[in-house]
Amino acid sequence: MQIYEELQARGLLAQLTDPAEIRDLINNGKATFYIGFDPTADSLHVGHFMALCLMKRLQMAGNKPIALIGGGTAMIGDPSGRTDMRQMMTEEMIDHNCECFKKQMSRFIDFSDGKALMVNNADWLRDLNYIEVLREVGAHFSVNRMLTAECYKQRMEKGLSFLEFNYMIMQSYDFYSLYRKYGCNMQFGGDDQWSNMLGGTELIRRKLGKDAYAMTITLLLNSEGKKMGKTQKGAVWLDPNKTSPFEFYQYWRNVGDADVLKCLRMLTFLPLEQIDEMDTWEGSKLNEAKEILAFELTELVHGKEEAEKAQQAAKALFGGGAMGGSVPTTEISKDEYGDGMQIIELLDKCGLIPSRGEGRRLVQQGGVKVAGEKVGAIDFVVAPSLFENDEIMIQKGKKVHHRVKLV
RNA sequence: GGGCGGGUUCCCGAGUGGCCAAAGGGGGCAGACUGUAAAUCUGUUAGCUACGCUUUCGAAGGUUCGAAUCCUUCUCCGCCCA
Repeated sequence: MQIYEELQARGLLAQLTDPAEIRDLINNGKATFYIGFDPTADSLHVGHFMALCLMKRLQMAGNKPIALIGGGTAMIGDPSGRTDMRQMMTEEMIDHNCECFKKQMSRFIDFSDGKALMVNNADWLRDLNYIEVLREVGAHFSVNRMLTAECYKQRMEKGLSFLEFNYMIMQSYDFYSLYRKYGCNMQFGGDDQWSNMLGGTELIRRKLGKDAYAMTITLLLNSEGKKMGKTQKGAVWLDPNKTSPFEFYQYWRNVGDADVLKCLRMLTFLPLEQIDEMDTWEGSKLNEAKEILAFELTELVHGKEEAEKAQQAAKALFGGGAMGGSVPTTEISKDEYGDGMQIIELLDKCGLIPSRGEGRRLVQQGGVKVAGEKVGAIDFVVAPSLFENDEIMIQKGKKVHHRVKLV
């Protein structure tokens, strides 16, 4: 099975400008393609991960990827898929984020010997001359047409600033620049990027009379139509300091039944035959598929060792309540701990509750366990004698486990 | 620049002088049920040193015994006109 067919079978392909031509290019390793990443945070998240996987897949098939970091476009802010304006970011923040992105990406994609490129569009966008851009680029865009683009339509009700309106033009200019500099003939991106990407292919056609192609990847949505990789706390990050391997593992271990197979197909590198086999599993057997999913992804992102630790920890905690390996841990000095600590105080120290009121409620509703025992009263004191080898497990609700260690 | 409408808690959205820490819905959290799933039901959802206290209805002033509610100025957003 060739790469195009595989991508199709995995359900990754959404929209393509010219399916036959794209198929020919990527199956024969003739594509030089780029994917853009806007540095809106200091770590990549699951959404980016999909794009990185796609890059890797295509790279393995002999195509040349260009990872474009949007240090320039981030100054504008992409209005696609948003109903409100993004917060403006300072140049310093953006530059910092670019650095973080670079580091993380290098772990996934092989940039050695020119097998892949990493570029930052700040290098050509930030110094653009306004009049020049208007004449050279702006002249090729029809405002009437732009306004009919889906990403702007949504914003016509809530309001769209001129700043954001220009995002499409900047992204188009990126494609055009990369085409000229590196012969980049294809752009990939999330499905919400479709109109921005078309802008680029058109600009290339108008200015150079050449063909370039665009292809979008299906957005990873759960069965409720929401973007996956988001939790209440925010995104699921790839940076282990922002989302620990254990939490990362748990996120995937907990996906809904309806989403497991989709995730396996779209995110993992497991052979399709194996995934098809899992597709026949039903009921509680699906739990095994979730375990596989969680392990595979944790391994891809954090390495085998971390994945194993996370899996062990999960099995121990949910299996019998024994101590796990990589469970989030808070260390407290023995001096500070003294003769014991009130449960609320302890929950607070571990960062398990946003406020003490919340902690009270939690205890009152029976949602807190210490060393496997339900805490019945809010003035419960966790005495040092309850610790085993200076460690104790706290459980908040059914799924949040936390270890306290006396040092 | 002119006219009109608007900014309420995590989000949407009620509330037009005291009965308001503010209806209702969504979301979140917890409990029951389960398979670490979904659905359903229940409780809960500003903070605190907690039968009380403090902060909150775009911002700052003012009127009043008392303001999310009234007045003034400012600010931001939408619509219409230019």
